[in-house]
This record gives sequence, C-alpha cells and structure tokens, in this order.
Amino acid sequence: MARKTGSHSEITGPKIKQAALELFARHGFAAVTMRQIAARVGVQAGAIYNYTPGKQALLFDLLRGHMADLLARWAAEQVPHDPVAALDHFVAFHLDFHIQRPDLVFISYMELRNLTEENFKEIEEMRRRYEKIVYDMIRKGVLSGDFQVPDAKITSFALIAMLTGVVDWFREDGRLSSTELTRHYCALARQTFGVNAPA
Amino acid sequence: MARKTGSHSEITGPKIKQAALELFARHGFAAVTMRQIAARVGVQAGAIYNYTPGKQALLFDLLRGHMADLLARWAAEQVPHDPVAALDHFVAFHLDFHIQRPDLVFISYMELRNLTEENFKEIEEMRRRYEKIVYDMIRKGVLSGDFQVPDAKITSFALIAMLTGVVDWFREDGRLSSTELTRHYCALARQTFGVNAPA
DNA sequence: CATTGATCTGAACGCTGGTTCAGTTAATAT
DNA sequence: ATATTAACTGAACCAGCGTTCAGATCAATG
Repeated sequence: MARKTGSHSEITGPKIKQAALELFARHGFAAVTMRQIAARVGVQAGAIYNYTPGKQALLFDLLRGHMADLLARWAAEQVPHDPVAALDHFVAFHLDFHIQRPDLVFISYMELRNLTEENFKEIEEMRRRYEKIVYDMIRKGVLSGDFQVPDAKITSFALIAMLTGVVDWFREDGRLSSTELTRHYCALARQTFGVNAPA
Repeated sequence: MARKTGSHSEITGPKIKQAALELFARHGFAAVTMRQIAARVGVQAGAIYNYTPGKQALLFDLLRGHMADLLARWAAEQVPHDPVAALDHFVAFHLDFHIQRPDLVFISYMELRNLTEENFKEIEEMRRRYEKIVYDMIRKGVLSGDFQVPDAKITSFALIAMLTGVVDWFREDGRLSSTELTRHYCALARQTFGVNAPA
C-alpha cells in the first residue's frame, strides 16, 4: 500500500458536504451544479464522485444526517416529568438545536421535493417521529390538566411552526441573544398552551 | 386587422400562468421546464414567449400578484377597533386567504431565492408591509393592556409562522372544516397573546 | 529507489435547458 | 375572394448539466 487511506479524503469528504450544504441552502438544490460545489472545495467536478454516488445522495445524506441527529439528541435528553417543565425543556432544546443549524433546517424544509420518492419516505418517517414526540408531550399535559388547548394536533403543528420559523429571522448578532430568545419563547409557548401559574 | 386581439390569448395567457403556478408549486421553479408548462397548456414552448418575457417573469408575476392581492384585500377589510376583536378578525382573514391559495403561498415562501435581486427586493418590501400590519396590531393591544406578550416583534413572527404553517397540512376534506380551523386558531391566538376573558 | 494505489485532473459523452425565429395557420375585415 | 395579422409551430442554437473514465500525480511503503 501507499498513501494511507484517506490522507486527503478525510479533508475533502467533509469539505464537499459542507460546500454542498451552503450552496443548497443559498441557491436551492436544483440550481446548484456539481462544478460549483467542486470549485468551492478547490477540486474538479469528477473528484466529487470519489465521495458520493451523485448529487441526489449528497442531498439525501445531509437531510438524513440532520434528522438522525435531531432524534438522537432528543433521545439523549433528560425530560422532566412535569408537563410544564417538559414544555420549557422542549422549547429550549428545539430552539437551541435549530438556530445552530440554520442551513440544514432550511434545506430540510425546502428540498424535500427534490428527493427521490424512496428517499423522501425515509425522511418523512423521521419527521413524523419528531412530530409525534411533540404531540405526545401535549397530550400528557392536556390529560394532566396542565395544558388547555383547543386541539392537541393543531397545537403541535402550531408549536413546531412557530419555533422553527425562528431560523428565518434570528441572527446571533441581532437584537436578542439566544438566551433571551429562549426565555421569550418559553413564556409564549406557556401562554399558547393555556398554562396559568409558572412552575 | 384580422382576428380580434386575444381571441385565443385571453385563454392561453391565463392557462400559462395557472400551469406555471401548479408546476412550480409541485416541482420547484428550477426543476420545471418551459416545455413542461407548454405541454400542460397544449402548446409549443415558443408560444409562451407571446405572453411573458421569460421564465423569471413568470415567477415574479405570480409572486407580485399574490402579495398585491393580499395587501389589497386586507386594506379593504373593516377592522374592529377592539384589539381582541381585531386579532380574531386578522386570524380569520389570514387563514381564509391562505388556505384558498396553497400553491401561491407555497411558492411565495419557497421560490424567493430564485428571483433576481431586483425582483426579490420588491417582493420583500411587500412582505415587510404585511408584517408591519401584524406588528402594529399587536402593539396596540399591548398598549391598551388587552395583550400580554413577552416581545411584540417575536410574537408577530410567531403568529404569522403558526398561521401560515397551516397550508403545509390543512386539506379541505380533512378532519377539520375551515370554520373549525378558524375557531381553534382564534382561541389559540388569544391564549398566545395572553387574552383573559373572551370578548 | 521503484512500486503502489488513493486521489485527482481534464476532457469527453449524451442530454436537456431557455430562448429565438422564420414560416405556417386560421379567423376576421374589407 | 383576398388581405391582414394574431397566434402558434417546429426546428434550431448554444450553453450548461450530471456523470464517466483513462491517465497523471504523488505520499507512503518495502
């Protein structure tokens, strides 16, 4: 053998993923060319195919990795039993996770339809698992009497939408710090859920 | 002269816009070809250029028309003076307008980055005007003491996000009628805004 | 130093894109 | 009947696409 496996590949591989991520987020999957990705890495287009079977796989890996990361991190969280504390915990977790990955969040929503049917189903399944977590959390709070919401399903969608929408405008160097952001959204979510007294 | 101006064009023109709208919404602007649009209208690709300067103009006209429609319709609304009634009114208006135009709502969010910089600015400006309407409504309610929210700006974004997110899942033939939907969201919005007694 | 094989280049392939335009068609006006 | 012209066709143009691959490169090995 000569040249240890991955002497450059350990650099080029991740650089390709990163370049693809940034370009997909900025211009959209369909509008980005393999040559643009290659140029950003400092390589010719053909070299990309040493690291991925094609453009579709590049997108799919990004989305699957993102969703897997989201689910794994939530699974590792210690969620309080008290429904109101659990809500606070979820709001903080979701905001923190998402504002740290604006590009991934963006393409995970925008580029779903550029996945093949097969790949789409896999991502959709992961997304549903996450939505179910929220739904179950709300149901528990409703049953315990801590939450008062018009409809648990609607409320789960509304919560996710209002939280995830944050990445559209939040900037680290903006008016609000991420700590203040979380505090405000915890308060807002409690109101939305009809929580009366602070826990 | 022969053949009255627009004997067919009054049919073909709108059909092109409609076909472009549906295809852009389903597959994304970048993934749709002029030939696909033409095929759906029952015409050759070249014929489209009798009605629009190009693909970019097709997208821009759809987005500008949508935003202009939104602003014009809101301007025509008789908004109650009472902040809580005004909130209900806005929620009903926004939901009604958006669930009637899921495709336009979808592309107005998804395809912004496929606009030229110039065109983007024009749409962005209209969007800001709409967001200001919501912000001003919230400020009034906060000042009158009817609303209690952690931050008016955040709350305006949160409200728009949670309402607009509805088009992602709402279906006319689903579990909820649009009337029930509106009722639930009015209740949810009131809670979110910290409104105590029903008006 | 010669060998090896992971890594990358550069050119090519077949295809499809938006757009253009000379020419055809057909409905109306005279 | 003939002239007029809006509406459309069909073919072409060129640029660019994703992908492939034979060969160049070169750091580590023996």
